Amino acid sequence: MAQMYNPKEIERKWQDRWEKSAAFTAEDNSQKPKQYILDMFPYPSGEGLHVGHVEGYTATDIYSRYKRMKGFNVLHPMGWDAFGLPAENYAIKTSVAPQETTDKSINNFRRQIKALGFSYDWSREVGTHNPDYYRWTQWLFTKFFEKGLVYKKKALVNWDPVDQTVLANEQVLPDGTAERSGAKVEKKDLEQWFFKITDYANELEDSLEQLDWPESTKINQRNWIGRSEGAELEFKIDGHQVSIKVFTTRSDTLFGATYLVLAPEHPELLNLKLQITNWDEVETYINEAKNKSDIDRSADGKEKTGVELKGIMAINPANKEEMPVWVADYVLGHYGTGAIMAVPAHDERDYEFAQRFGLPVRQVLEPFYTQETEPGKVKKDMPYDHRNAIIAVVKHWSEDKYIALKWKQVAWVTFVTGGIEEGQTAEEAAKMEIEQETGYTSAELVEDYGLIHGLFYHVPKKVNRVAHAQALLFALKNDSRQEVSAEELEKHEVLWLSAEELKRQLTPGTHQHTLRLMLGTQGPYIGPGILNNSGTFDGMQSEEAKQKITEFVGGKTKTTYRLRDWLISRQRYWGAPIPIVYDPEGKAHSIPEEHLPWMLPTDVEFKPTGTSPLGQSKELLERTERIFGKGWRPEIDTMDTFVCSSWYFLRFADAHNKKEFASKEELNKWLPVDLYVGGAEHTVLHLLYGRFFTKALHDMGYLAFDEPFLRLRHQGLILAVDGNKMSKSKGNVVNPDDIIVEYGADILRLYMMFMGPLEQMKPWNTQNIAGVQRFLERVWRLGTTLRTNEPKLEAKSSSQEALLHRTIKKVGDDIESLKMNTAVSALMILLNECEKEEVSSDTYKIFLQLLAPFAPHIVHELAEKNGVDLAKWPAYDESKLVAKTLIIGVQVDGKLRGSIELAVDAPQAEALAAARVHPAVAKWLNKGEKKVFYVPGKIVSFSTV
RNA sequence: GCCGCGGUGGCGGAAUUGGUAGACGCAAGGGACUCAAAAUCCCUCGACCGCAAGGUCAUGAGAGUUCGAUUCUCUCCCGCGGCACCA
Repeated sequence: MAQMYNPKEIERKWQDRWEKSAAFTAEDNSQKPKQYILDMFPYPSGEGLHVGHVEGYTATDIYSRYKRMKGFNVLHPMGWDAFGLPAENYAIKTSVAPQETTDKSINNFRRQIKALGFSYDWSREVGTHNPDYYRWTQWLFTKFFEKGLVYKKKALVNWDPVDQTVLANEQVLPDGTAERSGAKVEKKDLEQWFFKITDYANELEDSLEQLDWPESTKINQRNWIGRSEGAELEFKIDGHQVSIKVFTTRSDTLFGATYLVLAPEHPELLNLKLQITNWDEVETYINEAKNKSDIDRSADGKEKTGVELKGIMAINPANKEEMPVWVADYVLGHYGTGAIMAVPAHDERDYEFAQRFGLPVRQVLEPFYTQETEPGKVKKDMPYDHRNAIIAVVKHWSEDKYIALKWKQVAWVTFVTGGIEEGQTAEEAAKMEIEQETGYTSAELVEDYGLIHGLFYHVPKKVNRVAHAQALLFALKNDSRQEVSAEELEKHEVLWLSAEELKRQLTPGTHQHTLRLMLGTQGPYIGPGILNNSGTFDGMQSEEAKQKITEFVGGKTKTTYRLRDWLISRQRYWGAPIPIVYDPEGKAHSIPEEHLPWMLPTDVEFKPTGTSPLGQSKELLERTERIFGKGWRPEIDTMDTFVCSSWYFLRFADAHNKKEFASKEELNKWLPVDLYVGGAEHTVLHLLYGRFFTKALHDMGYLAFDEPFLRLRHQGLILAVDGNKMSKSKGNVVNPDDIIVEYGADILRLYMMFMGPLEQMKPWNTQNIAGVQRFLERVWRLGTTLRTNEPKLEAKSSSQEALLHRTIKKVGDDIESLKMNTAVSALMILLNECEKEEVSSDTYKIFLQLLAPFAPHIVHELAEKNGVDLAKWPAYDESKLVAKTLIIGVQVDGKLRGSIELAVDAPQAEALAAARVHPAVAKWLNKGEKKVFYVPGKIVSFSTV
């Protein structure tokens, strides 16, 4: 009599066994190839494990178990990102020490994770709050300090008034609130410790390319690093020794620079104090700016402000013209040189500012579009991909309809700007003007080029310049016009071609045209173009001009980054103490290795006072004086917890090393991480810092690699049943514990994988659990009754055999690419087939092997009962992947009309013959066949047109 | 505003060197078993027309390329994520 599937019992049994036998310990001495599979370690919050954790951890667990079966030596560790504010805030409320809260949470997390049967190597568990661990965090800090990668400076920093601490730029959201507390971030001028991550800006950008990471994550990092290549140009102040350096990416527009702008923080302002005749006004402005937050300075739709520095003038090095100098807070002090040259004609911000204060606008660029045409073809080397853009709408001359014209259909375009004479139609005016301008009659254009004319009808939005044009002549390359409804007319933009240019380009006998077109918009033109009003540089293209003009004025090319140094000081208690002491003169010294770990003192109150809690510790002060001498003071800030998590993946290689943060040998054996899975919220913070640490340690000679995570994937957010984010306040949180109690770990794991693609955001739906539950129950039933069946040995039909081999291949491939949802569905299909045809025990055994990584408990139990070897992943036979015959569709004119069964390799003649006699097909073929397509194993397609 | 990703049945989602759209599962309807229910098993299940055979439409909307488009190209709409005075 078969027993019922009892997940609770089975799961407890196998979890105990795995625990006792330390079944998943990575092998220290092994000939097998290694595989380091890592989850982002969790912050052990009091709320316990979230289903989002379960999703990611299940995926890596399946991957790890699969890799072990494939013969890899797998390192799959787990640890705790244990420092952080929630435990400290809890301490403030309840006076329970953070240490105690944290350990309790960790125990709960560990219990929950073990209840899911994940195959972690628990012997390598680490917690960042353990002195054994933070001792090495501190040690790394001192090494960075020695290398000059850590420094202290006074800076305007982000201050979180709720959490009472400073924050890194990365921890402030775009709306100016703190990521963690939600408080509005303030500016404070404080002396703080920084990591010099900017030293690595270039490398961090460059090596992104080689990583197998989600493209969006790479782009986020690129944006954050913000590499920008340009030039540094120097502007002399007329009659003084002083000169102002500006950074620009558009030195090609230098001749159009009509004024300079300095940031309010610009140091040169004070040096010019005596020359500036309206200093009072300027000073007031500077002080106002200082008190504004970044958000206020850049508030949406805010009008730009600024004050002219009266009494001084700068000289444009290109044309030696005088230009006024302004101070304005739209220029940022910390980026580039803190000063810009303003080119209002070709920069939106400068344009806006110039309009506001009546400053001159000088246009020095004409936009261009290069189009190389063969008859009917457009090459892909246009600066802008406007080939398919609808550029205008015309009323056709001879037919009464509106036509949308795409750029690729247009050989040239012009507008008639001269107006319409009395008694003249727009059409006639167009013809007249085009004849005057080009020397060709419209009839000749039609004759020579096979073109069609259209009458300009509509003045589209955004186009001011041609708003009063009366008509336009179109020349179409072909006749594939698209009719447009009157409403759609509103939407289109029109490109402008000057009449002279048209004339110049009209060279009969060639199909190469360079068309210079101008967007008929009012604002600045910010794209590349051809220079004018630029002295000897007229006619040159932007790219070339950038370099030439930079040389011409003696500037130098320069690369600038948006990335700023990483502020790591925190005025909080629950973190790793910064291992620095100050001598009586106030000079900072790193704490020598023999005094590490530099213990976090315990004699402190947790009430926030705005200064670091460590400052209250008598013990810390006494310790410092005892070790270093009278008058020495300890640093009382702690480190950002992101420092702790920037190297934990290294520690796992050698988690209990007492002499080093990890031995070189172990590091280079296990690292880099082969697969890293975690939430997308870490796209810049943790992942950038971890890369920075790795590169810095590589350069110091500790690591043989310089990228920590070769392959990265994010798990998608799990939404609540109601489609909202899960949150305690909404009461819609799903607790993994509850699901395990009700269904068991295997069902939860399988359900989470079956929900959908790993990286996608997916809503939780308890109802759907029934599907995987039934599946496992059927697996169980089949497994427990198997012995009572007479196994039918390999009496399988070709199609069933093909299914088995295809499933082996598919499940393996899907695990490799983390498409767990389709792997589960393939397993379901195989099981369905097994049940239908009365399973052979061999097929079922292979099925169990395939299911093992997904639902390890039930499979181990059934494998034990049925004598299945779970140490090996089954192999498939390439030659058996395809059934000998299969059913393919027959189309006539693209519509499916029937299907026929054919041998996979049936020759075309046979396939066509079979298709033609199919009655449903035959009746559509009476018009006669024009063309036939046969793709073996896929389709037969007839065309009658 | 810019960049990136996405939009497929009642629902979660399958399907890409372009080749039978809707795999697998949930829900729903019908049936078998049962005194009854649960569980289990079988059948139906994109929309419309039709007794049926069959046909028409259908992957956010519109167009294009193709014998053939969820897949490639373009325009537009909507959702999500990131960036947003970075010169």
